[in-house]
Amino acid sequence: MFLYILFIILTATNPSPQSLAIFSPNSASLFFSTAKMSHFGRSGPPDITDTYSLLVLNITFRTSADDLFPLFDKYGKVVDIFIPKDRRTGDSRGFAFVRYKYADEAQKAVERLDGRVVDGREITVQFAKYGPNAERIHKGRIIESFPKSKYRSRSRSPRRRHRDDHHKDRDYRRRSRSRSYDRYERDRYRGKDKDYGRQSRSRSASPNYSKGRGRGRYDDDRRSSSRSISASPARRSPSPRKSPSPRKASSPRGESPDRRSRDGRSSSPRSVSPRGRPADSRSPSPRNSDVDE
DNA sequence: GTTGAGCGTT
Repeated sequence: MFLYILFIILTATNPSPQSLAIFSPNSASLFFSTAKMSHFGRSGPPDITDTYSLLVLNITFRTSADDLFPLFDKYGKVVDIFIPKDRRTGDSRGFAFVRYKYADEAQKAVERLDGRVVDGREITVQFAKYGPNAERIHKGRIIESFPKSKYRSRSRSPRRRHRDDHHKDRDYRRRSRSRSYDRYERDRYRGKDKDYGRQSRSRSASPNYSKGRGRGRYDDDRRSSSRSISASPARRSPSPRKSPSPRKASSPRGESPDRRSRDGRSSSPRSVSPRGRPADSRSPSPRNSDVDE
């Protein structure tokens, strides 16, 4: 018995490669994991030193790194392939990063694969302009790897400066992101609360709103949420009066669960009645009308 | 099941 325990301890303390291999028949994933290939396992960014990153745009949302690996590997030594995925949905965002070991190979890949049709869509291959930490990189090469503490302040300054410098790009980027997220969220909303989402969407009587949304996603969401919650009951009160049967028989009681569902995911139920007048939310609409108009 | 400007992960 003791011998058995001792054996277990010894085995645990001295794991041999063979045992590892035995325990993990899938050596491919193990190798990739050991090689810190962020393209399969989530080992994070491997060694980004002396690597040339290529940005692959316009790829299909279904194209995975496995599909790109052979294509890019043909033109050089691919160190890593990474496809950013959506935080919530986990779907591809439509672009990938391919890191080569040598610049000439990367250049050749850019020349050869740029404009190539992959999965029925013309991809765009070009050198990455920003590093993993939004740092400026030259020809896809990371100029400064993560420096030490003393160079740290220096690295941060230019990074933020760059981001702020590209205010237009930043806005575009944020807008793009927000649009993507909004798109997904919208789909989600529509998928879950079909009628509700449509109705909420139908209140698009504020075209300027879509314009002014470029400021920020969070603010927009927050405003939208709070506004929806405080506006929904107030708005929907007069709505039925004007149009007695807009949603026909969607589900009279369905609005309760829907609303609660939204509250549960967006804000607390107390937000619904900040003034403490949830039932008689008909009169309190000075802010609402102000917002709408 | 859909969409399409852009720059990244434990």
